[in-house]
Amino acid sequence: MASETSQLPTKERLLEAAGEVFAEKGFRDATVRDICARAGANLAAVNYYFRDKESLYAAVFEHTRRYEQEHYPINRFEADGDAPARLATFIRQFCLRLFDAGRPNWHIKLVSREMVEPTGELEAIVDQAIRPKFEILCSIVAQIVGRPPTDDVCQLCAASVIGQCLHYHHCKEVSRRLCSGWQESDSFLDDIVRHVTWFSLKALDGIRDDLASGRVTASELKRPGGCP
Amino acid sequence: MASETSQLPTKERLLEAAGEVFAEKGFRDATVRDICARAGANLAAVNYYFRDKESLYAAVFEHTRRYEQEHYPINRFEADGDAPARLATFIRQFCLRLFDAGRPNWHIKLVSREMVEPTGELEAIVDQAIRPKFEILCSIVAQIVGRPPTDDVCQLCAASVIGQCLHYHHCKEVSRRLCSGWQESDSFLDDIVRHVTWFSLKALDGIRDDLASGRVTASELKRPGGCP
DNA sequence: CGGAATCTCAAACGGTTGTTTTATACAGCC
DNA sequence: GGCTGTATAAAACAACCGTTTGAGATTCCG
Repeated sequence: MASETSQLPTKERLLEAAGEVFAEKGFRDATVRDICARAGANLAAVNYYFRDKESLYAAVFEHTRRYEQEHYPINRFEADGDAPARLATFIRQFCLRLFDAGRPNWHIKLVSREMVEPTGELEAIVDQAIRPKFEILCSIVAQIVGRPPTDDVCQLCAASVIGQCLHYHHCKEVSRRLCSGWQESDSFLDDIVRHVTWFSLKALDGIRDDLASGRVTASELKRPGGCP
Repeated sequence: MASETSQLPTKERLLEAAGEVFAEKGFRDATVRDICARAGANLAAVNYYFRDKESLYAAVFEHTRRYEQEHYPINRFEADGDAPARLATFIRQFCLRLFDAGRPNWHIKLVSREMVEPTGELEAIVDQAIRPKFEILCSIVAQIVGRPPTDDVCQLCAASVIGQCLHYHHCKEVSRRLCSGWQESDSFLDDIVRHVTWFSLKALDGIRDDLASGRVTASELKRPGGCP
């Protein structure tokens, strides 16, 4: 399981083990004894290297942010080409990050937990990891629908794109029970990337046309809606 | 806080209090002492009426399922009219359930937790509450795109619709930090219902056209994708 | 070498938690 | 009244967890 972490110094072994356990069990269910055992360290190691369990938790998130910046730098989500191509690139990179097969992906699981029950860590995650990507996506959407990126329409559309991607992660266990055999497929990631791109692009095209043709006016956006 | 639950028998007061606390803190972080205190019951009451803490947890979910069937019966998600109207009704009912203002909405929060860290309860939830709705949605989607409801395309599209709705619940705390002032608005629910309906309908229309015009063949669906 | 700094270890300490126990109060019924 | 089954009360129990302690290794450097 712990591939070649056995050679790492104790402090880093603790971070790796803590990440796994916190992701699996959550902050409270995770025990210092379990973490130390998996790291092959003594029970007192956590309080020696990190002040206490809570500081270790914060250090794990700092660890995760460094990993994110190293392996998924923000410029990967930007791309050349027309807006549809940029959207496709964004969705692909976003899903690649979500289903990072490189390491046991406890990173995303940690963030998922923070979303359901936020501790103080969520603030930093939003600022450093989520907001930059969200603004890129908004600018891509803006390019397609022909509105400024700060427009409500663009932000709602961006949320629709992200919501689709995250769905396969947050509700993985539900999907597994609903549609048997999806995520076991080799082409699972390709399949959902292609679908989300397709679905979103068609939606944005249609919304742009509605806005351009005046079928939905700016005032209507705030109340009744031109949709059935 | 506890509106008029004070008059209820102890066993039901415990169920209400337990629902609140489990939703707020999660199974492990919730303490029997806290639950009994909120229910105005003695510490031993949980072990008297329910065997132990775990059985109480299961009883809370059974309680929730009854509430669901009483207040949001499955036929509310079905509707007459053409497919777009049926889609709009489905999305509205689904979001109404998600943001049920009737009672402190710890029901959905409980399910959210189960999705991130499933216990044995998730199975029953999927079977009794989620799958029936999912199949209704698949049939609506099928009607629009012109494929059988069991087709991968329909299931993926249904997931896209549900993913958008759930996004505003799972990532509420993230959205609050990203886009200030959204969910505080009175029209928040109406706004997202209208947007999700609009976004999804345009997407489904576009997908139907692509499929009908042969721009995307059935074989292409399984590999390269007709999307940029 | 020798001492200081760094790290590891086993054991123990408080505190909290779920659960059990024992006793008491109160209803319904013969 | 006396008995029985049900419900509530306070106290204690046993297990577990985070943290601390103090002593022993190990490393580094003069």
